[in-house]
Amino acid sequence: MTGSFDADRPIYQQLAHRFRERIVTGYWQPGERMASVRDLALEYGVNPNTVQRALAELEREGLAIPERTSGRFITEDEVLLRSTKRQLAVEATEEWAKRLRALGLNRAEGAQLAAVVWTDNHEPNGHEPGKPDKPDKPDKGE
Amino acid sequence: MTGSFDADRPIYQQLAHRFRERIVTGYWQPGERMASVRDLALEYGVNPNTVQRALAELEREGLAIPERTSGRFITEDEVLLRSTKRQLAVEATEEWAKRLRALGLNRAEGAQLAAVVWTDNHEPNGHEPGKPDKPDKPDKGE
DNA sequence: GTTACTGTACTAAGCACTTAGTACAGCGAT
DNA sequence: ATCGCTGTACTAAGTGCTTAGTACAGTAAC
Repeated sequence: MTGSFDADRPIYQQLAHRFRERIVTGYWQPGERMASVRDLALEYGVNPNTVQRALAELEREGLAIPERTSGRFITEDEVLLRSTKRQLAVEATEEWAKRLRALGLNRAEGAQLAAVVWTDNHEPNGHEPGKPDKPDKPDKGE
Repeated sequence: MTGSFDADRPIYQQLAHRFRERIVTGYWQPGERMASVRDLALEYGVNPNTVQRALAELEREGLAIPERTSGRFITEDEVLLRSTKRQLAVEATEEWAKRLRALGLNRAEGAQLAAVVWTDNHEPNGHEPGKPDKPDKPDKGE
């Protein structure tokens, strides 16, 4: 079981989000073959149906390509990978700004909070005890 | 109907979040009487039961105080109001930082994104056409 | 061919969220 | 007392998410 899930949102959406992160960060390399639906279900402690539902989203986005009988593969479209990564970062930042504006905070106050949070919680990496280190490829973010 | 809701998360939680924002920003003033469960349900286009479930959360947090037969009132505990507001802002920022770190971005890249988002989407206020302007009281955020 | 894997597609059950509807007790104004 | 409001508490139905279980077609290794 890799991590756990919020009870608030559908698991298949949280799964899709984690898969997206693994793909755009290069944790799963372009062209690489993904683990099977059944193996991923075991790894994450959920039902294979739930994994399949999550993967259906990634296929609609073109990040994963199903091969019907031989497995599922990560896209090699580097442009798509970069733009998806950028979009995820922008969305996260827009939501954050929206929430802070709803609280009546301005840009300067947001920046100050960001500085505090980014220095305090500094857990450099969240490695699973039993999992080997993957290439990761820093990618120098945009 | 004031705004709409994500299909992803329970409505009662989204409602509770909006109510919290209205309280800590002073849009609903301390000591003020809230609209009734039935009126809020009409205003937001949901079932009274859903509103009550949202309000139950605010009561557990001490932000709203039910008076059994005469209505529900906003707390006058200014310390609680300020600490709640601070906490909401910190939580939003921590989630944002967590998502960006998962994408492999560092603090500087996050700050750059923040600057972009905060200058582009500048919709100063989201007023409802039929609703009057409320005091709002800038509050100078912490 | 046989075996073992792959993606894909169903069913039935359990659970949480939402809704409509109903009901009761207490307060205030008439 | 009566009327109209308040918070509160329940039921029953519908819907969506999750799960276990089963099944089928295609590929690869043997």
